[in-house]
Amino acid sequence: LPDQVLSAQDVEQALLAWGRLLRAHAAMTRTFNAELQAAHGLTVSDIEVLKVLVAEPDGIRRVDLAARVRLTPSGITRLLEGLQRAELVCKAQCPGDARVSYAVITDAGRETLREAEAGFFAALARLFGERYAPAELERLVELLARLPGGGEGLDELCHTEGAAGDSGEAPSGRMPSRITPR
Amino acid sequence: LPDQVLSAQDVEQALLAWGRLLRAHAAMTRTFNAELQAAHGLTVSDIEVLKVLVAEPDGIRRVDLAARVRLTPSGITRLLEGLQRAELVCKAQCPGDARVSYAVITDAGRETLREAEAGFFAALARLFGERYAPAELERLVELLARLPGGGEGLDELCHTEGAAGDSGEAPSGRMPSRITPR
DNA sequence: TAAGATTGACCGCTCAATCTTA
DNA sequence: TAAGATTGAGCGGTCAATCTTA
Repeated sequence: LPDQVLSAQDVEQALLAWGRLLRAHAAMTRTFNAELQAAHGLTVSDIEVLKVLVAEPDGIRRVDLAARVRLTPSGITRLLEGLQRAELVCKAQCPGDARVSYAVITDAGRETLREAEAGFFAALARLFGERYAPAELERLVELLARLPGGGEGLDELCHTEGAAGDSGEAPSGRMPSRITPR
Repeated sequence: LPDQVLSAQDVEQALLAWGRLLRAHAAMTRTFNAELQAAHGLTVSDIEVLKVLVAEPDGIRRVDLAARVRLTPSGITRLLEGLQRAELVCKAQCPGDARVSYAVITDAGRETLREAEAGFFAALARLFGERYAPAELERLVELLARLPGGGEGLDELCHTEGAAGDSGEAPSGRMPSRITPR
């Protein structure tokens, strides 16, 4: 019994959850990015990265950092470019392996993060606090943790076309009908 | 609920929820975008837009469409450019007001959406179905609905500058002007 | 004056290709 | 060969400015 039957209600609920996740993310990231940018010249992703870096005082390999915040290696390079230009982060080499380089937060980075966190974390706590009782928030955290992206690595990103009987896709030979070069 | 004192635990839990939301969004959109792009030349946002358009057979004002999917007006223009080039969507003018133009899904758009939905919705239902019992999923939907982005308009996006921003939304019953306001 | 739509400049991020070192 | 990091090209999206019409 490889695949299960998907009832219309299953699809309906999944679709609802997905839509709400998308819209919540869009609304919240836009708001917070605007606030953070205006107040400290940072983005939401910058904060996420700096948060990882303060917890790793000896630095962290860029590829591992990428996995933690769900960016690609090139995405991390680009993001760190900005933080390095702002002197919030610096590079360090690995003595034993010249291929790897570490990202290390600077004192200025720690200070800037501390300042930015004050307002940002308060806004976040207020936003959630206004909407959820403590037990509800705990429940939300637990439920969200089951979604992809919850682990440490990014293995789960490599997602194979699973279940048999997947409609819309002939298994052999059929080239994906690419609609337009966008 | 006026303002309350923010305990360290409040902040902690809010931060956890925020982080999980960010990572779940990053992981899932990347996966689904890759699948949709390969199979049908579409993106997650394209699907969201087409879904709105099939439910509005007479078309919808671009500004209202933007609010629905949480994009800015220019974002909608850009996204529709692609869909129009692929002939999945076409433009229509409002007879009573030459400023507004409507986005209308084409037959090809309906067909492509139908094809793409088959696999995409199944993948979505499978993803959620593997992780949640029906009651849990229902709970997740309800909890997510309380976050910003849950309403119909984008009033909550317009966010005034200043330290203590009010993130309270007023979903309110502002009727989106349907066709021919006259 | 204001509302709707678009454009130009730019940012964040991805993929594919490349370079370097193991 | 493979792993880590970067680069070039390009997409998806934002903001600010502009154009047109009410």
